[in-house]
Amino acid sequence: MPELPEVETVRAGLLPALEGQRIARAELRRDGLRWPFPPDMAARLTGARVEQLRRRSKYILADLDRGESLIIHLGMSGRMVISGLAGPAVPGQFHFDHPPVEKHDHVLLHMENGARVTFNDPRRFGAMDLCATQDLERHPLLASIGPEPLGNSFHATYLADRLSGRKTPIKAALLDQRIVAGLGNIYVCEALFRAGISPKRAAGRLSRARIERLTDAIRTTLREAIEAGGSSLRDYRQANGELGYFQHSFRVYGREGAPCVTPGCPNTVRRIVQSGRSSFYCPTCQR
DNA sequence: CTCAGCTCCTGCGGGC
DNA sequence: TGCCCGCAGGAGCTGA
Repeated sequence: MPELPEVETVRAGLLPALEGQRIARAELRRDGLRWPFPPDMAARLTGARVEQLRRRSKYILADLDRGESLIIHLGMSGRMVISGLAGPAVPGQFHFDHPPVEKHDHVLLHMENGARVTFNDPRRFGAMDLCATQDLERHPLLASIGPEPLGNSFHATYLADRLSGRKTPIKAALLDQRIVAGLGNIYVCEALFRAGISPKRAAGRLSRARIERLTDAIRTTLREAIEAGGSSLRDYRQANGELGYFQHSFRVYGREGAPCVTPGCPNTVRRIVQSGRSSFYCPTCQR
């Protein structure tokens, strides 16, 4: 569920609680998530100051003042909940007491500023690891990830080169994090609709013009979703400090059987299964 | 190298 | 009302 825009929104929401702040105590309530936590993770976090919070693909990276970075992945069901932060950082927000610890609260960061950041992940597909900051780009989880879709190195020429000769459906190619970072099932469906490209189309059989349309569609789709997340952070009085979940309106995702949103299009949104996942598309608008 | 299928995990919703 | 089943999906892994 959390794809690049949601992770970016979570990162932005965590800034007032974490950036520039020191971790008074890290509390691990189990030994790991998808993988075991690294040795002595609690001790390596305790007392560290978060210098910078960054995002790479769907990962949040917290650079610590000890030369290490905390790598966070939300997986499918991971959530961050902020509590206890009173102060001027975000007026009107995050003024609440610490709620009781809940089931699936796996990691708690007790900050010196009084904030508590709780990582909750029922399905435990999420991950946390520690890595020397200078070695991050060689970390196994990050080493083979493709370019950021909103960055300068993601463009039609690059994408055409990576798709060339590939017979796999464009849907599967865009989900491949080695080709482009940060896309998941939802935004791939949305970007393909916006580009007018069928999810079944062979990746290597897209014209240059359509690849250009696709890169534009990917960027626009992500930018709009990030903007929607940002305004949800600004406007919504968060009752419980939970970050990253906000109302989205999707054009095709989850709309099986509903009318296509294209003005004048008589068709309805279809759902097919590709490599075990649902693809939503309009057979008239996407070819 | 490419690609399809399997797997981890829990909560939720549909069907009976 | 309660139970069972299937589904959701990020991404590493395996095997063809």
